[in-house]
Parts: sequence; C-alpha cells; structure tokens
Amino acid sequence: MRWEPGTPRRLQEAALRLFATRGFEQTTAGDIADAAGVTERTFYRHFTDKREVLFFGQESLLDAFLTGVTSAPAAASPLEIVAAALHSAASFFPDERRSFARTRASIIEHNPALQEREQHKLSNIAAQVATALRERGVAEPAATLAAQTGSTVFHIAFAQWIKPGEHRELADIAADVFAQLETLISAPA
Amino acid sequence: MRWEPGTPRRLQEAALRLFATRGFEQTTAGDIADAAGVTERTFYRHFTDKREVLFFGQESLLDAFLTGVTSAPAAASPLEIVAAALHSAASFFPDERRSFARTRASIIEHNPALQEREQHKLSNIAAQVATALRERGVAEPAATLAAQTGSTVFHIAFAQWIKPGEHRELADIAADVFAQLETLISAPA
DNA sequence: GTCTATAGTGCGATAGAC
DNA sequence: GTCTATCGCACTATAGAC
Repeated sequence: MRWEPGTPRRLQEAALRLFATRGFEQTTAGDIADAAGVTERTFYRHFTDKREVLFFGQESLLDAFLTGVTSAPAAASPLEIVAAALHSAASFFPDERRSFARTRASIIEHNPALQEREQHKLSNIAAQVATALRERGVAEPAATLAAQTGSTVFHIAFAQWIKPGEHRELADIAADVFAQLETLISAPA
Repeated sequence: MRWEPGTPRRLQEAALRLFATRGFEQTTAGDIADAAGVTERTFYRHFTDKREVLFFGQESLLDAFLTGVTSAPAAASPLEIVAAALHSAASFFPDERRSFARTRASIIEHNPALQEREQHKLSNIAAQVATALRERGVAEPAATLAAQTGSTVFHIAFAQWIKPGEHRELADIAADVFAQLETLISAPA
C-alpha cells in the first residue's frame, strides 16, 4: 500500500496536539502535514481550510439531529420533535468522547476564527433542522424558532457536559436545560 | 487638510459597492483602498480584516441591547428584560436603514465567510446580554438561555424586516415573533 | 506537485495637527 | 516638540489555480 490509511484522522490528531501545545496561529498547515507524514498539499486536499481539520468527524452530528426529527411520532408538537432531535444528537457524544471534546473546546475557546467556524456549523445544523421541521408541516417562523431554540439548548448543555467535574450524560443535561427553558418562558412574571 | 475625514465610512461605502457588483472574493483589499483613495495598508489600519469593513457602525447595536437590559424595570422577569432589550435594539434600525441593510444582507448571504462573521457578532452580543442578565441577578443557565433566545428572535425578525415587500417596523415584527415563541413553547402538545 | 495571488503583519519614514 | 494618520516596503502563510 502506498499511503497509510486514515490520513484525515492522523491529520486531525496531529493538529489537535500541535494546536493544544503551540496554539492555532502558531501552527502552520505545513507543520500539521509534516507531523502526519504528508505534504501541505495533501492537507488541503482533505480539508478546505486550516480550521476545518477540527471539524472532521462532525458530519454525522447533523445526521443525528435529522434522524431525531424524522423519527419523532407523527403527533409530536414542534417542541417535542426538537426534544427528540436533541436526544438523538446527544447520543453521538458518549462518555469516551468527553476528553477529546474538552481538548478541542479549549483550542476553539482561545481563537475567535475557530469560534466563528464552530458557530457557523451549529447554525447550519439549526437551519437544516428548520427545513426538516417545515417538511413535517411546521410553518414559519415556528420552524426556525424551534430549531434555533434546540440549537441553543444543545450548545448550553454541551458546554456544561465538558465542564471539569461534570460526569452526567449529555442527554440528561440537555433534558435539564430544556426543562429550564420551558420554565423560563412559560413562568408567569 | 492632507486627508479627507471619515476614512472608515468611505472605505465601507466603496467596499459595499464593489462587493455588490464584483463579489466579495473578487474584490481585493487593495481595490477597496484604491476606490476610497487610500492605500491597502491604511485599509488594514481601520479594519482588522477584509470582512470587518461590513460591520463598521454596528458597534452601537450592542449598546442598544445592553441599554435595554439595564433600563428594564427592576421587577421584570428575565424574558421581559430580554423583550426590553429587543425593543431597544430594534430602534437602531429605522426605516432609512432598510435599503442599506438589504444590500449588505445580500452580500453576506452569498459568502460563507461573511456569514460566519455575522453569526459570531450576534453570538457575542448574546453573550454580553447574558452577562448583563447575570449582573441583574439572573442565574445560569437561565441567563444564557434568555439571551440566546432573544438573539434568535432578533435574527428572525431582522430577516423578515429586510424581505422584499415588508414595510412593518422592526420592533413590531420582533414583538410578533416573540409572541409566537411564547405560543410555541407554552402551548400544550 | 509547482506556482502564484492575496490576506494580513511588522516596521521605519513622512506629513500634517496641536 | 508630541501625537496620530498615512505610506511604502518586505515578509509569511493561506489557499486556489494550473
């Protein structure tokens, strides 16, 4: 075999290591490629830009959300559908991933450009969930409202999930946050 | 006088014109600088990067949100505070700005990198509103939840405000969307 | 794989305002 | 004289074109 398999994975691992030690800006695409034993050109064949290497493997998160939407019972309210999507998405972050997620989050936290990309990805997921809701007959602006709200809950729950000392499962945290949202909005002033 | 005043404004106007006709990627920082009668280096003294030129003048939007938060009555619920912030922010987009907002939005719509920046700005505002809520005694995760929800409502309302044929004021649209959110979440399944 | 345009930074020089 | 905006040039890294 001419190349080692799993080049994207190796690039991601190398990138994570280098970003964590040296910082994102202080690491060039060439550095990452070298560490993974390929050329800079190869790095850019796998990732459209330097930031994208941190998002490898996240494609299936969207699928998880969408599967949750489509598999919700026909009688479910928009909010119930979103809750189902949230639950489905949460199962894509089992406890084994927590350590990786923490390292990754700390890298992103220290770089605005990476935060932009992360928010954009999440925003895209929300937009697709909104589309899926519309396909289930939910009208606008309810569809976008529900999808964005779900994205917000997910984001908050995820941030809690990776906090030091936190051991609960993501799905449980998400359910808690979701309940708090309902209290917040439904509660009388 | 050696330099014309208002260099940032002129750069923004030139950029808007060029981006709208030629496209964002097809316009170099040098092109914009030339059109505004300065050098490329001067462009970068006013804006940290090429995208930032589209966000000049938006600094005060954050202030509007924050003013809304702090000026809400002491007895207001988190959601009522957010509604006040929303109303305050809406007043920063009088009808005269609609045309500019439409041009700007159409440029951003056609470029992912600009969408990232836009989302990041909005996300920053939400984060600061959350901080302001915390300073008013709202606990987490309610503060972040309320702030993010407000940001979502604003975003949806703004998108509607700039739609062709839409003539209502932003504040009215925002109030509508806000009401829909309450229905969506409080409604029984 | 190589070649190149462009983004973005660092720094010294200059020109006017005060 | 100081302060600030501009210029001009050299430079690296990204990312796309060939």
